[in-house]
Amino acid sequence: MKEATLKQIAETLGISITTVSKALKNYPDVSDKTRKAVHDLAHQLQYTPNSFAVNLRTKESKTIGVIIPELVHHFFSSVIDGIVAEAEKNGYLVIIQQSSESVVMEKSQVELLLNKRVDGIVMSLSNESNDDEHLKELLRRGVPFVQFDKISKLLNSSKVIIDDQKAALEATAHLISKGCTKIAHIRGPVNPQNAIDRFLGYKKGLEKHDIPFDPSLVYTCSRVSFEEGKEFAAQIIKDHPDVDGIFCITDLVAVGVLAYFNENNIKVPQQIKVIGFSNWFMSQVITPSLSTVEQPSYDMGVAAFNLLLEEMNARKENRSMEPKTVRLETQIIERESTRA
Amino acid sequence: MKEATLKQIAETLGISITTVSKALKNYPDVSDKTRKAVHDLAHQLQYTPNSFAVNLRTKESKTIGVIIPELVHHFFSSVIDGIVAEAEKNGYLVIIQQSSESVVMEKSQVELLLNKRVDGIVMSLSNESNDDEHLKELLRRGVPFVQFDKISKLLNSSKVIIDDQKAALEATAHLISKGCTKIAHIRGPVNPQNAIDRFLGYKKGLEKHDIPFDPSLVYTCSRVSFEEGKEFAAQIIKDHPDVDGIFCITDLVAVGVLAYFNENNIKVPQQIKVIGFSNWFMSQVITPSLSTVEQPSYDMGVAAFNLLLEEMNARKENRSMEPKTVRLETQIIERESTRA
DNA sequence: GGTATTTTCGAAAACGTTTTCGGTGCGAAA
DNA sequence: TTTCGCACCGAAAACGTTTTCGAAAATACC
Repeated sequence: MKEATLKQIAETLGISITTVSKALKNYPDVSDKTRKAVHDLAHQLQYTPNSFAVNLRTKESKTIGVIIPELVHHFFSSVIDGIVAEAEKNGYLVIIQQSSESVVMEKSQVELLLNKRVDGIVMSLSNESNDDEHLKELLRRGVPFVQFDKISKLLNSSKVIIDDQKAALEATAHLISKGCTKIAHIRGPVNPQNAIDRFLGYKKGLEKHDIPFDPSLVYTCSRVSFEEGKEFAAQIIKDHPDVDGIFCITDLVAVGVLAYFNENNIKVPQQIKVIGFSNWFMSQVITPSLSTVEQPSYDMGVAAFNLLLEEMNARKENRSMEPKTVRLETQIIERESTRA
Repeated sequence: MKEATLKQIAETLGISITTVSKALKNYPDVSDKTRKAVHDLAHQLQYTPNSFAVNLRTKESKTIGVIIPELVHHFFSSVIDGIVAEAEKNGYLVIIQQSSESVVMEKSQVELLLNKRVDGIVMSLSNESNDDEHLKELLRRGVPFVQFDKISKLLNSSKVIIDDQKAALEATAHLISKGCTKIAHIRGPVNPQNAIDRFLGYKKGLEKHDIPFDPSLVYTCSRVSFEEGKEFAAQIIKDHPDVDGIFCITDLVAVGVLAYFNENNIKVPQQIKVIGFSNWFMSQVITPSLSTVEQPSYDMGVAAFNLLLEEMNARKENRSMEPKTVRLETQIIERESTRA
């Protein structure tokens, strides 16, 4: 009871392998009669083409690779959700790899995927990434490649991103519109591009509404954790008791801030308003519920795959393609933590 | 600038393809001199075997498939984390598929993975699954296959599970040990095995401590959502104002319960204690923090892969293997919501 | 009936590897 | 000198498909 092959079908039907292959792919140069006979038998034998052979012959694997820092992260798992769904629609399979925020890993993953001859790669950089030799190598080899979220600006590849600066500006403006006049910012680590951009957006937001920028109101995360949120909340209250708004790099940190305020009986939003970033699920569930910036993670996955598909098609037809950048819209979500 | 092949190496070295292949795999019947020459040149040309050809020849893909109901779920993404990590150690790649809780999807995913000739499949059933024809087909074909979490008991495959009954019993006993005497249970849907088992554990827990079981204290979820938690919390207070403990099918529901109590000024844990299941991240972050049952999700992934590996090896050597069941330990995590 | 055209088919090469089996050449044993 | 064993190498088949190109058969046209 082995897998059916073209050869088997050909032999039992007394025709050549060539004809069977053509019949199955509905080539014009095969008569309706034989085409039907082949289809029927193939169906009966549950014939499915051996993908190894197809791959070897066509040099396509119909498989793409995805490398992300951490799978267990609402944002990333929902991006992958989008990628997998869109890939499936187009007959592609998705191989997942985790860099665990390490560049060394990242490199070996890329190697592995190339050995597997995936048709393309989509990837979000690890925090550690500064060396991008392995990525340049991808471009040099002409491997279809798109970056999303944590990207390297210098790399001339297709990208899917949000406008972090604009989103941060809007978040800051939102706090101001709710009456805040002294706003602190808990920012992300120094290296990643999106931490930088969100900080700049915060600064611009203040300036736009004629609030002077005060560097002492900016606190820098290293681990971007719940605990850091709590620590910085305490610090902020100690340093600047009159702060009435906080913009946090991400919801996780904001939730830490809220936890500290809850424990110390500081009223949110009455005394101080808080806004996060990314719209994690828990933000709508916590008390008070957390205002935040919605990042269209699923759509980012969809967009990333489609961009990759364009590149893969271009490569198949030996066209070169100018890398594109897709920038998706974000949206302020108002909840209790910033009610006026 | 194409990929290097055995043929190229053979030609530039003036030897046969066979010898090159053997040299690279360190066969004994090739002299040290040629072996070294081949290795050097291969390294220099960055030779990597074409996996399509290898697969075709060896009939192995060194790739496994994973089918889960939802990727965007802390439990599942961390199981996958475990699978991917363990697979990588053993040189396997992982293809992820989502059934989105639909049996039809589930079937087509299985098809797809079989067409791709994955070496094995690990899978958690969708809630909808009652028809397991497609799974039996897997066993019939001898495809290495392991189930985890939501399993079909009737199917004679390897499995990785927790002891839901025991865990639920312990959770109930925990509430009792904290002084609860009237304990409600918000249970999962009627079909899935783990919902049934947790309900039975709850019942046994009561009986063990001589608390009579009262069916009117059991509430049945359909969507297992945050909102349902809130609704049932209200209902419970209305039906039984003297309830002093609630055991919830999962943390998400428990968090809904806590939210309702927070909004209505019902003190947890003073007036009523709450325990969840699964130890989602948000449980430690919410106020009051939620006691729960830790499910070793990452380890389940590791165990699932290792079981699969055993089956794959058995198949390679044409041994048949008796399916095994791995049962992992759970652990009560005490937090504020059940403090005495 | 002969020629031109269309329809239908198949031989064969190619993709890159792995492995079996046999063949050299050479030194040692008889 | 012959024979045997050993170390080293290579020819060739096989995995299952796709596609090119030419051939044969059937049909059309004059």
